[in-house]
Amino acid sequence: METKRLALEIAKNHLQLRGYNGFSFQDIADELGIRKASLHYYFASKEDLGLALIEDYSNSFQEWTQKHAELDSLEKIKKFIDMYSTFSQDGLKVCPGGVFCIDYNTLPPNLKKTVCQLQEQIQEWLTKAVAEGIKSKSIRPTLKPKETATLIHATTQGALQIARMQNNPKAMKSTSLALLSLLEK
Amino acid sequence: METKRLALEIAKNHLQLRGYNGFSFQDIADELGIRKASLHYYFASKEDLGLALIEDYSNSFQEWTQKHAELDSLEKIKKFIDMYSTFSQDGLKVCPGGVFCIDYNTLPPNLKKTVCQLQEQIQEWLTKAVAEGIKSKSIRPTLKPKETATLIHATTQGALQIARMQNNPKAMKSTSLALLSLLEK
DNA sequence: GTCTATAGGGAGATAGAC
DNA sequence: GTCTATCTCCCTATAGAC
Repeated sequence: METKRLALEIAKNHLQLRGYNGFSFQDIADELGIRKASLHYYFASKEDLGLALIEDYSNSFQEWTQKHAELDSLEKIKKFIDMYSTFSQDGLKVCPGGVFCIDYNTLPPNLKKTVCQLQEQIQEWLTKAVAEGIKSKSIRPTLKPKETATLIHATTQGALQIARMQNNPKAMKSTSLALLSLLEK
Repeated sequence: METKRLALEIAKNHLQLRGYNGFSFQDIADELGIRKASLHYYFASKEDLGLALIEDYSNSFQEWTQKHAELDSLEKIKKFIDMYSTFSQDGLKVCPGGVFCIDYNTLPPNLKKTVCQLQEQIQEWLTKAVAEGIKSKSIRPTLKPKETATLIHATTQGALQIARMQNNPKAMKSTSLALLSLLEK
């Protein structure tokens, strides 16, 4: 099972660096030092690998939210930005949501559905955090919680991508914090 | 030359719907009703096609800016959002910048460079528009022009992508206008 | 300009040996 | 679990006829 974990980690790197249609079983096998046919022992198809990737991201995010459950709402959002920012700092990666979105129309139906669920999971967490923030008067009530959550989500996702093109790993964080400064009360 | 134009239009659609690594010469040829080999008469390689695409986007944007040069700065930015919003309304397309960003690390060097130039072109136009807006006191001076431009750019790009996953062509515009409401004085 | 034919490579995937 | 061998399909790209 160790090999499966390693393969998933390698696949995550490739995904966030080159897109879903930008890497192959061969790439993973090479890095892992095994033959690509052997990978089919763990993942019957590339769709299966994709599903496993999403599940992994989803579980990581779930764990992450539990770890930060006790924080003040504004701090939660700052930590969220931090998490995304680590992608950028790790070789100018982008977030999985952005990747799967671009390749979305090339994905098999099951994968599409799962990708959407991951986006919703993040969206819902952000919405709750924002609603808390409005309640505790740390976030302006100008926009509705859901609207603000979408705005944060869109900005962080876009900022990761812009940062890559600008070859500037630090840009993502400052762009996102700029938005936050406008949202803070 | 008419065939070349048609091929470019078809390629643009595929690019914004399926990503750079998500379509092939075959796809364009099928839609055009010719053989894929014939496409190489117009575009020697896929890289060449990519370069032609970027050039086309860049020229279109250049024309677009000239058409809107006389507008008030805030109106300019609203029109910019409108333009991006038409992508979303046209089959949940995303912007070329977002597409090329995800596939960025799989691109040949020349294409990479050209993609970056397109991003800079947009960025510079936005920065000027924001600077004007701050001068004429229609935009808050809280953030620097360049910072605000990047924020708008990241948000509009991300909002297009989120809108696709939410299967909601109208979401892009409302998310972007939400940001604008925070920036307005 | 567009065609047929084809080269050459890489993709995902499977069968069966070890 | 991992291997070799192989299948099928699709990709970009080229040569040369029409």
